[in-house]
Amino acid sequence: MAVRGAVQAHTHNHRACIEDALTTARDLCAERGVQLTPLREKVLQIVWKSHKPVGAYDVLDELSRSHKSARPPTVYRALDFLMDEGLIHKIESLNAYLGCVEAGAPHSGHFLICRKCGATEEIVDPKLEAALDQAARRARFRAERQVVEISGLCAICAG
Amino acid sequence: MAVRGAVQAHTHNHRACIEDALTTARDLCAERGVQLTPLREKVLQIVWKSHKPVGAYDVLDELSRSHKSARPPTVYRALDFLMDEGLIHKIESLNAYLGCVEAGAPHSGHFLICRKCGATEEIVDPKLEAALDQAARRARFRAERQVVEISGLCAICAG
DNA sequence: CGGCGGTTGTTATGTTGTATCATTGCCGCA
DNA sequence: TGCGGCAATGATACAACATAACAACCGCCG
Repeated sequence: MAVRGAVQAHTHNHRACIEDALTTARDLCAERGVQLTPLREKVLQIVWKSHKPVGAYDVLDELSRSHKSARPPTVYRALDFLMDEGLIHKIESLNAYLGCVEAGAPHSGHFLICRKCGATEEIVDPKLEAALDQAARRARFRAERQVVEISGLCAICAG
Repeated sequence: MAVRGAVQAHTHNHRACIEDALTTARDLCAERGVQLTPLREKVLQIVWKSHKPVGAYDVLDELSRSHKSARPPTVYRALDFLMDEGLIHKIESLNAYLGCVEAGAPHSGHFLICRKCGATEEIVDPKLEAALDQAARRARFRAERQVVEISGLCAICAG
């Protein structure tokens, strides 16, 4: 299952969901020869605690429980590492971070963000990818990164 | 001409470009019965000084020359007004603001942002709109706002 | 040992954005 | 003419998000 989001977030076994993410992360980092240290893993776990984007200072608050010396740079360095490895995404319109459901496949994420419940779904849509690529190509623009964040109401909150 | 962007920004008559934007803004505000005060107009003019997104504190610096009492809330209130009226957009990935080339037609902007020269083009692409709408509809998501920001190299900077 | 690279600790500061209350200016209206 | 209300602006303080810069630690390898 590639996509987990608003609907599933209300019903699925989230403990297993986090475990999957951590296992995938450990495997990927091992393959790549980069260090998923306990600190970084803890930050990844915190980001994955829900399917809602979480702010860096919320991560810091949570991290501080187990890690008294944590400071803003501690968190931002871990977040930067996790983004470099494609394990999390930054949601620009919220200044917040979200676990990536497609870790391992380098990509810009595309998101549906519910403004009411906060649940955020990462969508993978080849037609959308194609439309974005084509829009850039038409302007002879060499695209490197896409920020696509659609806000509104999720299926549940819209009733 | 609806779209002005990276390529045009290097060659066009920008003075006329700003004048167009200000005239359009004055007309729209008059129609709507809202006040484009001198302060708000000045902020709009500052945002339009280039086709690059400009930060709120850069606006503040510039505004301060003519308006010594300007403070952050002064600027943010003007920017909020201009966004409410659809005269500027916020570029979320840069925390910066850009004049809207389609003022009057309510819309979320879609942008191509050159990471080298900073020139940012607002694109209007029905196919992209459709792909975004369809992606949301497929998830039964009620979209209200779209943030679409493609970063990379513009035609000129890519050579 | 000794130096190197990568990670984390530590302090301070920079950047972006809001909350809150006071003041001003205009307009309708008694 | 004075008063009350509303929109805009002034002014102070602070909250939220992010980074700079340097020190300390640690495993590894020559």
